[in-house]
Amino acid sequence: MPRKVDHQERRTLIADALMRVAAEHGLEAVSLRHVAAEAGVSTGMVQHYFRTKDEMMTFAMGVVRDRSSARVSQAIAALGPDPEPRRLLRTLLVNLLPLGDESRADGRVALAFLAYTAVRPASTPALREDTEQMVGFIASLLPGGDSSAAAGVLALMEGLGMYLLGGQYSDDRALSTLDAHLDRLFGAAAR
Amino acid sequence: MPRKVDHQERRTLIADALMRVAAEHGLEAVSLRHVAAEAGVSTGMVQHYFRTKDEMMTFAMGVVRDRSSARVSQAIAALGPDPEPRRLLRTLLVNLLPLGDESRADGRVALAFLAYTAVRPASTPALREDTEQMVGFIASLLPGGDSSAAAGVLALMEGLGMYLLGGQYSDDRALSTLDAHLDRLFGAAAR
DNA sequence: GTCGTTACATTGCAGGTGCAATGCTACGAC
DNA sequence: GTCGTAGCATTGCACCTGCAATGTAACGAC
Repeated sequence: MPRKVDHQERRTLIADALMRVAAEHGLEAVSLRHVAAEAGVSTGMVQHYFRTKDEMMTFAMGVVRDRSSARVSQAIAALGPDPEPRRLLRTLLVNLLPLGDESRADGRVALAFLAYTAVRPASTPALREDTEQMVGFIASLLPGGDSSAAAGVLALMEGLGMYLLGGQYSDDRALSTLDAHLDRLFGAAAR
Repeated sequence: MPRKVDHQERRTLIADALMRVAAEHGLEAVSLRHVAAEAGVSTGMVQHYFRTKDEMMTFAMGVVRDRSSARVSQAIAALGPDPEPRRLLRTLLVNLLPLGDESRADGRVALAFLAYTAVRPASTPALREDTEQMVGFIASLLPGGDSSAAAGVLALMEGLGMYLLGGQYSDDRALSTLDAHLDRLFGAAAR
């Protein structure tokens, strides 16, 4: 077996370039050549690691998803053992929101992918499952395990994300809106 | 003055074709030729009514926006004079949600446009103003005029819309989630 | 009538696209 | 050593893109 390189590493390197292009110029600017140029490699190399453009896109989507979930679980782990439910939930949500410039860029990419896959419903089942799991987990944190309320928090968070990306809400406003909602769910007592 | 045709009508005819293409194959499939073919006209005609592709896109976005706001005000007008605040608010929100197949197609287009403009922040101020006005109006309907709660309802609705488009929430679930939230805001008493 | 303007249709072009094909090079098994 | 294969680079191609240019036909003012 000749010349060995880390496949996964190369692929994520390319995916990173893709995300940079998408964040700056939108998904429609993502082409083999653009991505290759952004990554500082030849188009041939990109083709070597992804036989088709769609394969590249799919992989990049996976990277976005993994990064986000990694950020969340790291932030949650930092809370230490047995955190209060409200604190845990808030940490979860805050880390899913596109707050700050870097995170906002990620969010833009995610949004672009969402619009992209809205037409190609291939990945819908996976999305559905993810969401369902989320709802279940959130419900377990809420007083009474109210799963309808859980679906609400999640949707609220998603909407706040949209408005953050669209520039309609500021970071502060999104956070205070979120906290007001948590007050309502947990009873305004502890804040 | 020679040959008279209704400019606005032709333009919306083309915009409709564009929306059909976008709803089915995504925004990146929108090209002069595709739209022209979908509309059953020549590309020359499309060019006649829109000097540039971007002009066409912008116009189509306006159509989407106008349609949606027209649907809402019509539904509200149908409530008759002096409706109760909660009923009014619910009508407003429900008509903004992509419920049902037709409305969902519109929603997909709107989402695509959102991702499209997320990179070209030209139209951000208009969006901002729209949202702000909405928040103000909703706050005026809520007990206590709570504008933080108003921002929450709006974001919740947006998030529900996203999950409807993504296929994560069913129509029923979105509606019951919305109602549960309204219960919380108005006090669970009247439903 | 004629004439100017509008409403289109057709054609052409420079540039970009995904992708296949081919070629070269460096490494590792044997 | 040599040979096969992985890792890349280059090139070429058919297709599509937005857009400009040019043509033609219909209609109204005069």
